[in-house]
Formats: sequence, C-alpha cells, structure tokens
Amino acid sequence: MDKKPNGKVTIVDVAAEAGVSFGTVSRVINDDIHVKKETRERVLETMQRLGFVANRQARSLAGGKSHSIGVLVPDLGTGYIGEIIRGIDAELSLTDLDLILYTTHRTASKEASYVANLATGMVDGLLLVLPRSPVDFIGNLTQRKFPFVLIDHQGAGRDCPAVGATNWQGAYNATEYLIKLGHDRIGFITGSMDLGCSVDRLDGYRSALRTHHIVFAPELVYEGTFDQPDGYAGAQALLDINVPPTAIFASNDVMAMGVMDAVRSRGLRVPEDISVVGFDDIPQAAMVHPALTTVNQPLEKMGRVATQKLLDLLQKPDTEVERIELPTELIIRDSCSTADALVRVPHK
Amino acid sequence: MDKKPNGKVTIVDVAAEAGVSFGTVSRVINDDIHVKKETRERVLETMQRLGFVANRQARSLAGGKSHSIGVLVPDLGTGYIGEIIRGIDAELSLTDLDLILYTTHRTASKEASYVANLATGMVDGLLLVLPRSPVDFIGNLTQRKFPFVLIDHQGAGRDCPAVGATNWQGAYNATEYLIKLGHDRIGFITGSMDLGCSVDRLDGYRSALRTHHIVFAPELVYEGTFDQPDGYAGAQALLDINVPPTAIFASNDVMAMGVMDAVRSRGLRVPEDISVVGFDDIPQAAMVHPALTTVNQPLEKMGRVATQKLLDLLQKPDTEVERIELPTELIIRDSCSTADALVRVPHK
DNA sequence: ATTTTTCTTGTAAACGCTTCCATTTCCTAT
DNA sequence: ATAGGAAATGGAAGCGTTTACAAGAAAAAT
Repeated sequence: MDKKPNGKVTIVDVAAEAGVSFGTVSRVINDDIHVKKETRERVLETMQRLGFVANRQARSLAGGKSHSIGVLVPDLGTGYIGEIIRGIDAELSLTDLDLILYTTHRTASKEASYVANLATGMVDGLLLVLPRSPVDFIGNLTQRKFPFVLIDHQGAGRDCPAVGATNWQGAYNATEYLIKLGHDRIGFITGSMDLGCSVDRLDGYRSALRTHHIVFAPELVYEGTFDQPDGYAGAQALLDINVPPTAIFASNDVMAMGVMDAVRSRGLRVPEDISVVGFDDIPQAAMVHPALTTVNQPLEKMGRVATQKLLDLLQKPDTEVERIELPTELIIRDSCSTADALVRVPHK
Repeated sequence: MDKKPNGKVTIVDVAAEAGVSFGTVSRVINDDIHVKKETRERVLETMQRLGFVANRQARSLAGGKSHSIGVLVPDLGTGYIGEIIRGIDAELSLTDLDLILYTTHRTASKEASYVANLATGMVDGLLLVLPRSPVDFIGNLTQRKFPFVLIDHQGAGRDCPAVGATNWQGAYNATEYLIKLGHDRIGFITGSMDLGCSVDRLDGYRSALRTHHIVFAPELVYEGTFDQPDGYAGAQALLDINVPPTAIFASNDVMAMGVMDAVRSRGLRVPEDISVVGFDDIPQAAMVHPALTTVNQPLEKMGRVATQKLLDLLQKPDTEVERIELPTELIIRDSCSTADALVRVPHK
C-alpha cells in the first residue's frame, strides 16, 4: 500500500497509479461518455484497489451540487414521520444522494430563514414534512426555483409540488362502511383542527352522511388532538349523550385505541356493543384485540413518491408542478359489527 | 442590493463591503481571537446586511472538518429510535453541526465498508444506534481513532465509548416491586434474545427472584420478540399453565399491551386479577387504561448524553473511553395490585 | 498517402473557504 | 521619544473536485 501518510486517496493518486490524468479519473467517477472502455475499467480497478472514496465536499464545491437532499420535519416523536422517512430513505438509497435531516423544532420560529440557508447550496433539494402551514418560505423557494416537494401538507399553496393522501375519500369510505353495516348514529372524533388533514377527514365523514341521507348531528362530533386520551374522553362524552352512537370513528388509530379503552371501561364490548374505526393503520392497529378496522394511509409510499418527484425536479427543473394524492384504503378487521345486533339502551 | 448575479454572497463580497480583507472575514466566521472588537462588529453587521451564509462545502474542504456528524440507525419504524434522535438533535442544535442520517437497512450487509467511507471526511463523528453486534467496523473505527459513540448497544466491545441504560437494574426493580406486592409467581416475557438488552432484563428478573428466595420457574418465562402479538400469545400461554402467574412482566410496553388484551379476552381484569408491568415507558403507556406500570428508559436522554460525549471526543480525542449507563426508573401507575386480594383459581 | 472527423485524454482554472506567514498597527515599558 | 513585542490584518497557497478547452490519437474519408 503506497498510500500517502494522511491515509486519504485522491483522484491524483488514482490517476498516477492507473497511468492516466486525474481528469480522466474524474470522468470515470462521473460516468462521462468520453472514456475508452478499457481505460475506464483500469481506473475502476485501481480505485477499488486503493480504496478511493471521492471527497464529497470537493465535488460539491467544484461541481456546484451538494449530492444530498434535506428533509425537514417538525419532530420525530410520532412513528408517523418515521414511516415517511423510511420511504424517502428507500428511494434515496438508489441514488448517490445523502439525506440530511433537519427538525424545525430545532429552530423554532426561524424556519423561514433556516430554509433559505439550506437552499444556499447545502442541499440540492428539499423534502418538507410540515403539516402546518409553511406559507412563508414556500414563496421564497418557488421564486428562487429551488427544487422542493411538500409531503402531507394540505394547506394553502395548491400551486406547488406536493404529495398527500386522500384523507377525504378515506373518511368517506370508512363512514359509508359503517352506514352500510346499519349504523346511523356514528360518533366522530376529530384530529387537531388546525391541520388540513383533520378538516378533510371531518368533511369526508359529513359527506358520507349526506350521501346516505343521514342528518349530521353536531353532538356526535367530539374535537380531539390526535392523542389517545382524546379518544378516551371523546368516547366517554359521546356515550353519555342522550341517544349515544353505536359506532365511533376516530380520526387516528391512537385515539381509536383510547375509544376502545373507554368502551371497555364501561363494561361494553367492541364490536358487539360499539363499533370502532380508526385512521392511519399504524402497525399496532393490526395487533390489538379486537384488531382495529381502519383507514390505511400510505405513509411510506408518500415518502417514496415525494422523493421520486424531487428527483425528477432535480433533473428537469421545469417539470410541471402537480399535487399527487395517494389513495387511502379501508382495512376491514374485527372492530365493527352490524348495528342490527345491537340492543339500544338509551343512556341516563 | 449589489449582490452578484448568481445571488451568492461570498466572504470576498463581505470583505469588500466591510472594507477589510477576506482573511479577516474568515476570522470573524471562525471566532478567531485576533480581530478587533469593532472590526468584528462591522463585519458581522455587513454579513447580516448582505445575507451572507458561509458555504459549508468550502469550509469543509479547506478546513478539513465537515461540520456534520453522522447518525447511523437500523431503522426508523419504531418510535424508539425517534426518541433517541430527538435527543441527539436537541443537543446538536446548540452547535453548528448538521445531522446526516443513515440507515443501515439502506446498505444491508455493506455496513462495514459504508462506515469506513463515512469516516473518510464526510462526517466528523459518528453516533451508532445498533442494537445488534456491529463488531466488524468498531475495530476499524477505533484503530483509525475516528470519534464515535455507541448508543444502546450492550454487546461485545466494552472497550469503546457507549451510552446505554441500566436494563438489568430496571428489570430487577420492577420484579422486586411485584414481589413486594406479594406476588410469587411472576410471568416474564422476554424480548428478542439476540439483543443484549433482552438478556439483561431477563437477568434482572432472575436476580430479583433469587434475592427474595423465590425459585426460578422456567415455565413462567415466555420468549417473545418485542411485538404486541408476542405479549398476547405469551400471556395466553402463561395463563394456561398449571399454577398460572398472578403478575406478568413483559420486556417492553408494546408486549405488555398485548398481555392486557389477552387478560381481558379471558374475562379477567387488570390489575384485580392479573398485574402487568412493561418496560420502556412509551407515551402510550400512560394513556391506556389502566395506565401501565412500567420501567422508564431514558431514550431521549441517551441521545443527548451520547451526543455530548461525541462532542467531547471531537474536542479532545484522547478523552478516556468509557461506558455510561443511564438509570432506568420504575414508573408506578395502575396496572398492578397486591397479590393478597387475588383468589387463586388453578386452571385446568 | 493525406486530410478530416471523431474519440480520448491532458491541463488549467475555478469553487469558497481555512490557514499559515508576512506585514502593518498599536501599546507598553524604558 | 523609541525600541520591542503583542495584536490585528492582508495575502498566498492550498483543500480535491468539476468543467471547459486544447491537444493528441485513432478511425474514416478523400
């Protein structure tokens, strides 16, 4: 091994060893057409033998590309984000791009200036997972023609690349399923209403009701914040009203589990006495007893699709802006039963 | 704004504008002592006004530091990793280091060579969250004196910087708590036994038993893999044996929830009929009903501490290697009761 | 055989910064 | 006042690539 003392092998070393100029080595690295096949192989072999690894920083500096993309997320506490990142990562692994992770939590309100900095060469593109309205810097980004894709953001700007899920349709389908089982008093527990997806889900619920000529009863809607205790409290409240619902649709699985707890705490059974539906299809949904019927949200796929889209954007910056809505799917498991079987016992 | 056409502001621009040489600007950026206070302020003001952002790649290339640290994780599916990253991130936000995320899943078996590449200038240090044995590249890293810290790895090399939790002690305490409540037949559901932490937890359980002169009954141990269905199946199996346990200690919260499901499915109650204890203290543990008594594992703190340690290592590379064990804590909630109250009904 | 064309390959000039060394400026002590 | 030294500043030389551009070699056309 005739490595240099510092241990780093540069293209110059490779070039010398392979008997070519460093320019040729660079061409090999970048898959440039203009290298004789035989030369390329020799260089490749030499790189291998010397353990050459291209220096990212130097490539970036010289080439003007950072070879990495930034992923901006609000937080990592919820498995929700993890799933999305897993999708992003899977897709990125097929390229030579690195994933640089940023949490907005980290910079609190400075989001805008933060994003601005990022766009200054640190990353080639941005994937933004920001359920709340990030309107401020979207303008900035758009105007600078910086490549970015929004994930799961159903807010303001419909005029920028985004990947979401059909929240409305998912809620519609789940509600309709319940209606077809014979339920006509269906409780609904919302998510945080400052999130677009929560609004969409509530709308889907109401639309299904309307389609099936069931009048919307405001007392059947309980406003939650996506946390399990909201499900518990919501179910308690819902079961306390005059004519309680025979089914409860929670805006996410975690709250649905709270609902199940509450139902059981009253000595009632799921699904015999109360049917329960969730939203998200987190892994646990399939594992609780009874297994939870829920709406699958293709989180991992959203990550993948968003990444592909960004990759496209990186290649041809003028690709038309579009918003992709991935389909949600009703996963029927064991937490619902027909309403007919129920003995309605007015409470109080 | 007299920015250059391409929009990027460099130290040269700042220098010209502030009437100093670019060398001085560089010194300001790097907090070098040798700049007159007044000059520094003027430069700072100019940087602000021009919207200057130092180019990371250039700094790295010239200075030999990447200003970012790599975090290598197996996966992101479980909230578990998310918590750790949150801690890492919190600590990193106090510095000017970026977080580059890598999942080993991404490179499968090539882990070793991957790590080797990382260590070649892409990052200044590495944080490794690898529950399974990563022996292969640890040697490599150590020998190259590359700064790294292992998180939650209780495997082989005790001779490298690592941050873990007192799994043994946590299990010991939880078991002892159950014993003091009067239980003497305590079921135990293990985690994946190829993970060090699972072994430690089982050992803690056995030690507590021994200390309190309760003979270890192999039939009371069910081998799980940390998934909820294991808890369910484990509890069913445990409750089917001749003299069933009056308490079940699951090696993580998710399995404990499976246990609760199983107990309820038999028409038994938690904690009146069966006491249940978990491990981890995931957010949901406090939210289920009854709230789960469990052993808190300070995941976020582990991330923080590991990061601090790495930062130390970065500053003084010869800091002594040490292994830090963060204390776990028994969180007593509502899923356990005294054994006296129980009516023992031998099964079968 | 000689001139074009077409491939390949070599070379120099950035990229934006850090760093070291040289130079200038400013104190402080004599 | 003035030397001597410390503090502040300027400038040159890289860091390891990419990317024109130029040049040499080989193949094709005359």
